[in-house]
This record gives sequence, structure tokens and C-alpha cells, in this order.
Amino acid sequence: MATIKDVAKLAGVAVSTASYALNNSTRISAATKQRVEEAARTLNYKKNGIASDLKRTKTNTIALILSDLSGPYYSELIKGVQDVTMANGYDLIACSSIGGPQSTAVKFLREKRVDGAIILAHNISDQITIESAQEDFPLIVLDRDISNKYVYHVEVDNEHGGYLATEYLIEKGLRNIAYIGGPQDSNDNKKRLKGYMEALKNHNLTAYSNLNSIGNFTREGGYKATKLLIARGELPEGIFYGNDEMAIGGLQAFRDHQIKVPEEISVIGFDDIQLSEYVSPPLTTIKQPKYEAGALAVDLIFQLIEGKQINQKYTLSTELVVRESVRK
Amino acid sequence: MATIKDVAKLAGVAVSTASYALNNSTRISAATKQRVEEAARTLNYKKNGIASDLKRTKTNTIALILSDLSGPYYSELIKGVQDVTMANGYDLIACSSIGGPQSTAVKFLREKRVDGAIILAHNISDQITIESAQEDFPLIVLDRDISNKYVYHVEVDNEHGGYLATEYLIEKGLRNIAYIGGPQDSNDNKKRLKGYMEALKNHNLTAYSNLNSIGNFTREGGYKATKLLIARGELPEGIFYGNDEMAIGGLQAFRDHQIKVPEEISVIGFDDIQLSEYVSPPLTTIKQPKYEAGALAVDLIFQLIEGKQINQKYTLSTELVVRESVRK
DNA sequence: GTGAAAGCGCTAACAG
DNA sequence: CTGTTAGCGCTTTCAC
Repeated sequence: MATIKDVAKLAGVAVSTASYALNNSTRISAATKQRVEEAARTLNYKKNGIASDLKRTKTNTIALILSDLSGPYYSELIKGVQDVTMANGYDLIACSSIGGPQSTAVKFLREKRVDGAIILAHNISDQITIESAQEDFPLIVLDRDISNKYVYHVEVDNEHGGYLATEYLIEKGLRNIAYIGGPQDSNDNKKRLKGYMEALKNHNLTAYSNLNSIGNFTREGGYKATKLLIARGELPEGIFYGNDEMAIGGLQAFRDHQIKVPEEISVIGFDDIQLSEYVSPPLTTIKQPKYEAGALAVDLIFQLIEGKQINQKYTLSTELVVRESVRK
Repeated sequence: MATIKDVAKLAGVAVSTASYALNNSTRISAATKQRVEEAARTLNYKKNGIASDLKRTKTNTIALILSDLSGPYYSELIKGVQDVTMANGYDLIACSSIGGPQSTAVKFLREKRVDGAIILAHNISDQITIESAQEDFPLIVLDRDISNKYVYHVEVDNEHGGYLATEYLIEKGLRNIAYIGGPQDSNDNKKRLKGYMEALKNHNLTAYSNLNSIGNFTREGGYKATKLLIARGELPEGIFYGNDEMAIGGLQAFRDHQIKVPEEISVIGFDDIQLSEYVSPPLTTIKQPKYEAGALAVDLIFQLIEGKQINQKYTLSTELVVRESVRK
């Protein structure tokens, strides 16, 4: 592997000159620049980015921490992150937090290999997040509340979204409404549940039964939870699933049992993932402003890098998307 | 930012001792280790991974180069990559090649920031790939043929897949079969087209018309190409779309024109993406062994890292998945 | 316009 | 078991 030293030697210049030439400094004469470039080419020289980063104590890259690179996740959100990162001339890498403390994500968080990070991974513990946060290491979390001086927070108004979903079902005349929730430790889940409870309360209704944390936010979980509900023998009139994945699993369970949606039971989800438009019946759901959330998150990172003062927390609003899975 | 020097000083030991202690070397006494860890904690010390990598001239991470982090891409393939990478104790990062030569992907490829890379991004040019390939920098490409000593190749048998798709339509009694293709420069597209031509030839049929490179592998492209076909006024009996995304766009176009699939026209795709199962009608398609391809690609990287000799090219086979979009 | 040299933070060979 | 030290490859200050 040729280094800059080799290039300098071959070109007959000092290392510093070679460095300047390769980095397009104006102080180098055209002739020298050419000689250096020529030498680099013949040696097939590749700059060692790591050495460069070390020297400059800056990587020019942002990490996006995802719980699983193979998805499913919010592609719109990533697009937002990607667009704004690029617009600022920074690099973006995505890494997964599978494997917990041994994961790539934690390594990148802990070892200052990037200039900032956005966390969208429920399986990164609050503790690790807080430990990693530093004055010069901007950290934005998207899926939880953390109170720490150096951790900033962009959230979607999950509580209001949960309220909207539930209220829509109530508006349609449904009275007996269940909530099938995600993981107990999920902040999103808690907020959505809270919105649900609030809406019921405002309409003098009571919660259907305790399925708050049974669905695990997965399609499989939604399927099983719904099966359980069906097995109990007393279906509610409507179900608010904590996310679309679970709702889609639920739809599958109803299909298995020839229970018609929305004729016999109404279903509403949360997220508005891409699939929701394509399932049968198309899923009525609560849409999150995902692109905006991603874009805002990176934008905040850059503001922090520039030393600006920003709020600790930003909240974006949700919106009802009416399709076919709720009785009209 | 505290460095290992600060930790050593506070703990009253030499830097090397601190380093050994922090890296769990057995040669350090328990007492010392504890003192060092204590010091690290109070100083909130974070190892600088970049310095460490530089010293060790090894990053312990593999890059997966994608054309766009926000997808759509093959989640199964990524899972394969992810699983095998983790199993080998390596880290995995994903980066996008959006932005061409300025992209993060190219930077990582060029600047030896990772120990190896898997390329699944049509917008990375062959030239860049070849330039980046080195004896000590394993590079696996998944979506193209490149002949270079240091570039290895895992491919799916696209040609045979194209053949299978076309033959299935022929088997069902269809004679007039169109191919709606992806980008002209896509190797996958070329191969699928070739399989299509081959099947037609073997059955003494002729190609329908020239739509080979009109669809761009996007849903939008498939939609537009299909609209064009409909506008021409003489529909074929069956269409083989170069990928599922385009086929789904096509389905949409037929729906817009109240043309029934598969009663009036048969549609077959390629890839077997997740959505294909959920569209209406569910899409008959050619399934790629995506997980295996991803897993194999990383496995090859590790073999190369270990200095083993491997083949230049590996080909995996495809399979027909029968659903509802082809007349039976 | 070019060169010498310091040093980013860490690891690991070597000496003790 | 612990310390001294060289150096990974690069950028950048300072001197010429």
C-alpha cells in the first residue's frame, strides 16, 4: 500500500508538498501538482482516510443508528436524513444496533468515529445514549424521551396521534375499542396508549381489555394478539393497533377466520408505512411526518456542530389517513 | 476530551498499562485494572476508535454499498450480509452512493476506511470499483460483471430467471409476450432480457416490441411504460417486467384502465420483493435467493481476509413463484 | 512555492 | 506485571 511518503519520494518533493498538491491547495505550482498527481497515479496511491481523520480530529460523517439495517423502517425518514446530510456536504453511514453493547452502533457511538449521530433504535439503551453524549458529540434521539443536557430530541406527537385514531373510531359510532400495543418499554407505545385512554375518557368510554404490550410492534405479534382476541370469543367493534405492522398482522388473522374488515370489525393503525396502502382492505392509519423528522434531526446536528443553541426537544404533528379498514 | 494519557496519569500508570487494562489484557493485575477503569470512568474517557484503527491498520468493519439508504432494496440480502458479518465479530456499516464520485460510498471505497466492501449499487461505476480494488481490500460486487483480479462477483442467474419467467407465460398458452425492461446500463436487465429472448426463440416466437429499457426499474417507470403500451392500442397477452417494482406500476396502470389481470392480460415480475405478495392480484414472479447471496458475499470477504483463494464468480439460481397475476 | 518536523491518540514490541 | 518508546499516515505550522 503506497503512502503519501512514497508519492512524495517518487515525485521528488516533500511530504507536505505532496499533501498540499493532493488536496488542491493553491500554494502549489501547477507543475508540481501535476508531478505529484502523476506519481500518485503510478503508485495507485489511496489516501488513508483514517489517518486523515485522526489528524484533523473530524470525520465529516454522521451516523444513523438503526435497530436493524434490513428494515423494516421508515424510508421517508432516512430520505430526510440523507438529503440534509448531503446538502451539508457531510457523509452518512447507517449502522445497526443488533447485538446490543457489542453492536456496530454502540461502537460508533462510543468511539467517536463520527461527528454526530441520530438514534432511531429502541434497542439502544438510554444509559448508552447518555454515556455517549458529549458537548462535542451531537446526539439526536428520535424514538424516546431522554433528559440529558447533551441529548436532543425530535418526536412525533404520538399521544395526539393516538387520540386522533381513537376518536375517529368513536366518531364512526364504535364504542367497544381495543388497543393492541407494542413493547412495554417503547416510549412511542406508551404515548399512543395514553392518547387512546384520553380519547376514551373524554367520551366516557372504558378501555376494552389489557392488550397494551402484547403485539411487540411486529406483524407476527399483531397476528398472534388478534388470534388471542378472536379466541376469547368477544370481539370489540374496533381495534387501534399501536403500529401498522401489527395492524397488518391483525388483518391477516381476521382473514384466516373469515371475519370481514371493516364490516364486522374496524381496524386502524399508526405510522402509515408503505405497505398500508396495498393491504386489503387498505389500512386507515395515522401518518407521521417522517421525512420532516429525519431532515430536522440532521439539521439540528449541524446547528450543534456550528455551536448554535437549540431547543432540547422538537415535536412534530400527526395526521389521520382515511382508507378502507374502518366502518364508514 | 480525555485521552488515554489522561487516564494513565490519573491512575498513576504508564499509557501502555492503561491501554492493556482497558483492552482486557491478562497481563495486568486486577488492582491496576480497576484503578485504570476507575480513572477512565471519572474522566468519562472514550477511546478514539480512529486512532486505534490507524495503529492497528485494520478497522474490523465491512461496508455495504447501497445505491440509496432509503431503499427500496433487498432486505433479505442485507439480513444475510448482517448475519454473517456479526457471526464473524465484524462491524457492518451501510452507505449510499447517491452523489456519485462525491458520495460517501466512493469515499469509503477509496480511502480504505473499511476492511472490505460489498457493492450493490448500480450507480457506482465499474471504473471506481476497479480503481478501489486492491490485494488487501476485498471487494464483492453483486450486480454486475467486472473482470478484474481483485473484484469478485456473486450473481443470481438472471438469464435463467428471465428464461423461466418467459417460459411460464408460454406454457400457459400465451404467444404475444412483451418484456418491459430496466435501465439500459443494468447488467441484470440485460441478462433477464437475454433469457426472455432465448425462451421465445426456443418456442419459435418473436419479441413483442422494443420496450427493453423503458421502465427504469421503478414503479413509476413501469406505470408509464404500461400506459404507453395501452395507448398503442394493441396489448400483448402477457408482460414480463424486468422487476417487481415495474410490474407493480404496471398493475396500477391496468387498474386505471379497468383492464383485468390476469383475465385480460398476464403479468410476471422478477425479484419477489415483499410487496409482491400483497398487491392485487398477488404477483407471480421469479424469486432470487437474496439471503444466500448476501451471506455468501460476506463469507467470501472473510475468506479473502484470511488469505484464502476463492473463485472469481459465484452464481446462484432462481426460482418461479406462482401467484395470481398470470392466467392459469 | 516548498520543506522539515511536530503530533493527532492509540497499540505493541521490547526492556525491565 | 509495568513502563518506555516508536510509529501508524496524514495535516499543518512555521521557517526558508
